[in-house]
Amino acid sequence: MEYNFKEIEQKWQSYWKENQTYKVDVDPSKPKYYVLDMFPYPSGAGLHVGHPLGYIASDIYSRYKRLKGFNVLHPMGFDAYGLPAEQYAIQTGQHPAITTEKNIARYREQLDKIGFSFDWDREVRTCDPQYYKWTQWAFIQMFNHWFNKKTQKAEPISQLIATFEKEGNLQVEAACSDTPVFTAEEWKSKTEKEQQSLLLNYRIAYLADTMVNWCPQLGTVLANDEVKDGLSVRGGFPVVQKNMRQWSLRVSAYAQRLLDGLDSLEWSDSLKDIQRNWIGRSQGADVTFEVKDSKVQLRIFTTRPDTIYGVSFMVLAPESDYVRELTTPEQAKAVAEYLDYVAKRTERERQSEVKTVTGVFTGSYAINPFTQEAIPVWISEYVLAGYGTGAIMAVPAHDSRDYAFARKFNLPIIPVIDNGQPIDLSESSYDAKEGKMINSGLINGMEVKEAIAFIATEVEKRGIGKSKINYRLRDAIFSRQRYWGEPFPVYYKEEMPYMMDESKLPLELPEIDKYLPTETGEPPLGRALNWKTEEGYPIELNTMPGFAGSSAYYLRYMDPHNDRALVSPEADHYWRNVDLYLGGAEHATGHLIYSRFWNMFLYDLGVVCEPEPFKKLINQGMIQGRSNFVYRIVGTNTFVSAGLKDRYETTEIHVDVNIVRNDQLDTEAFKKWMPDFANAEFILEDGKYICGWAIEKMSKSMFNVVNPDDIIHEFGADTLRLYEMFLGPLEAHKPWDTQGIDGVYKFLRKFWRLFQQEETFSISEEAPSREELKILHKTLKKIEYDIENFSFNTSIPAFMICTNELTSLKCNKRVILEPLVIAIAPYAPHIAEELWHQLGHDSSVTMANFPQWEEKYLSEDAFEYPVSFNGKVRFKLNMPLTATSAEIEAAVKAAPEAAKWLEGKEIRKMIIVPKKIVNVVI
RNA sequence: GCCCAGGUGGCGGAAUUGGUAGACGCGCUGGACUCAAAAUCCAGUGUCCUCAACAGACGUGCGGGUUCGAUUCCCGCCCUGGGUACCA
Repeated sequence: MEYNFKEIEQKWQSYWKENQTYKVDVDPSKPKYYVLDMFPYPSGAGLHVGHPLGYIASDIYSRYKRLKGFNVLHPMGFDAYGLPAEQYAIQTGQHPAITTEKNIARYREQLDKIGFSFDWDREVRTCDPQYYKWTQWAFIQMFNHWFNKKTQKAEPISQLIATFEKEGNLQVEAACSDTPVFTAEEWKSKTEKEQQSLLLNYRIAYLADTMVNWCPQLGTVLANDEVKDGLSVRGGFPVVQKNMRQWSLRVSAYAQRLLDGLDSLEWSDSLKDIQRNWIGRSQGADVTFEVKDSKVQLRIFTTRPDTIYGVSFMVLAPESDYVRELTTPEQAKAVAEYLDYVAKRTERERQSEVKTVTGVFTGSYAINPFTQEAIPVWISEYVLAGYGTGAIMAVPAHDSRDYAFARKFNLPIIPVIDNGQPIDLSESSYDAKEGKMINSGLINGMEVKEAIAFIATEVEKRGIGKSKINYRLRDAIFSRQRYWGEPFPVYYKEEMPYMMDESKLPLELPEIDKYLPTETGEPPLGRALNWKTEEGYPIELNTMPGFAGSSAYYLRYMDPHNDRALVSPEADHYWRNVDLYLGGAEHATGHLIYSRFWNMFLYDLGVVCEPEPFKKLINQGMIQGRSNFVYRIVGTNTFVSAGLKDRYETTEIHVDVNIVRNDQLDTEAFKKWMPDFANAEFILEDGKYICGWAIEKMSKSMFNVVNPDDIIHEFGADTLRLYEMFLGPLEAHKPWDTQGIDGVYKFLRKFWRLFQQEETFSISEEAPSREELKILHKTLKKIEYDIENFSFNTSIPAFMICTNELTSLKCNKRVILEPLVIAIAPYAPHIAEELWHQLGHDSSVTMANFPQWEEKYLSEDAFEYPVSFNGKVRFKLNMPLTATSAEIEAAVKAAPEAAKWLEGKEIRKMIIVPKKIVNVVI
């Protein structure tokens, strides 16, 4: 019987479905293991061959863990809210829910064909009201909590109010927006509206006027991670800064915990680094400068207090409040002109023209607290309003940006560090934190590091500043002016936001007639009829961003049908957190930060029992496309083969990779491919048309998309699974090239044939030979090692070698083959299931135990093992590694076992390799 | 600029972490089977020494170093990919 993958795969996929083979439940008798894939956004294009790479790897690991006796949670769902469905709705009027539903069905169909062991009973969809109920619920909790810096955790806002009523806010150390100090009496005398307004400064989910990334083309604001190089990540539209009243999440409060938590995680170093940089902790000091002839105190942040004697000017961010306070009447006009210039520049221009130095003098002078010198205060866009205090002390000798500014505006450059030889400041500043202080009064002669510490304490002693840690991480802007997202469970009374009662959740997304903003510029929800509470209060018109629904989905999988809690304590305490998480590295500064934040918040509330959501994380690489090209001679419909193209003037044209095989074009198929090419002519080489090729992103426009359905149709799902793993290391980016798939397919047929004799299934009950046992155990050891280390790519050669060796031994013994069927089951579950049943088992191979390899079958006795290979003979010999060749030669010759191998032969060369093995070339 | 990862045959990639570099697969060449093709099987395939065998030399981006021994460790460069970017 030939290996009929179609029949086998269909048969077992429906068997698994009918028997609910992969359904899991809490089972305290077994250890748990939670394997999670980043759930996909179901796009209209369907899956290409690159998408399932991570799913296949996680499926292999899940199946392996199951065979090792773990109770494995391996769920899948859909990140269903997103812009493409909404854009499509705007164009066609079709409700995004319909598009989304259709795309999910298509994804599901494609996924099912690959034979994954997902427990689909636990599927979640972020747009399902029963799911987003808990997204809204979490938001309400964030609104009702504040972050206490003393305890470093979230605490109920009701306790904060009690404190305000008792003693005001002087003693409160909160992660909060700028808030004036007030007493208990002052608090009590405030109106409800005033109190609510103040509380917003403390809440973890808060409404505030903030500078946001506004994307006019998308008609919405975006979070920092959704903007790259001044353009929106989705769509690539320009983004401008705009002050708007928006919801934000106080992610920055958790900056230190997000940073510290990384140490406990098994993530790649590069991913941890990305997060560390994004959080951007920097230790320094706030220092206050008096201003000459003014009551204003200019507070700045610096990480280099040691250079305070080198300050020759101060710089304010254009958006800083100090600008208004410090601009003198004489300079008012110049400053106004400059602010106008800055306002007109887009974020992109500001970023791309970093080298252009601009600025204006305010007219004011600050007093250096250490030298009492008056130093001019300038304004420049190189200082950012959102970081530190929005103002800096400039030390041009030791900061390259200050240096450029000083050069441009002819400001003094005072060196205060000497690194042994005189430093050269004619071309650039000296930024290194190394050397001895000079020109620096109190700290002359100190090492830089000493000086930093000294000035920091000195500043505190004098009461003009204090040590401070700044983080680059900003709060996450949480409003989107969009329709297709979770509605906020928020209504407004006297312009102040209030949360809906939890019993009213979910607040379902209303129907609207058009998916565009209203005529008055309100978000699409402004079109919803009766969008108000029973009492008649208006409901929030913004919706939540994409990361809202993906922040806690891993928790929902633990207990997906619970309508009383996000996750029950029982389910949470059993499944705890994700043991292995697989997904792309592009989520490093988005989802993976938000999710950790969200989880930490719920941890503070006692809702979840683990502070970190994802213990181990692997970033699978991207599968790139391999594009093919044809070369059209300019002005003709004649195409010249790649090898001859240099003789003509040609245009390179992408050609569909599906009509090219081994870079050879199917010219007939090409003529049919597009009407333009119907009467194409070809200049061939050696009778063939050879295409050019390049590695590019897999995309429709480059005609290099390979669909997994086509591969499965031709070779089967098991071959696809094996080949995707065989392609290269999981974490590497690698091009897809269908050419090589034959080798893997051949292997599966060979493996199948081990169980076949004269066209029928045939297995022998004979006892195995030592050699066969060795082949088996060698393979098992390798497979186990590979899976544990996620090097699935090297397992496949091990299976191939094993199969070849057993084939040449004509081995069809049960004791050898049965363990191999189990070992291959994680990789190729369909063929394994079929063979497992043919071997006489009634239950699924999933229920089997992974066979344990044993060292005793692998050991080689000394001298039992002269195997000849590549003209060499290998001996095992007790010799120190440092032995000379003469000593080894003598030892080899002296050993009686060696005699029969060396008889009459001359020893040409000997190489000692480890494990006391000597290679002898004869 | 700064941080991280990587550079191995015609191609994808191995090398169990300092021990026979190039496993395995693709491609290519030759052969067997076949009327033929497909499929299958066998052999060869890093480079150079004008062909082959024997032998040899050179070979893991480049230049040094440590070591009996380096793709692996150290120092200095070059290139590719990713992250980040006036973050004071």
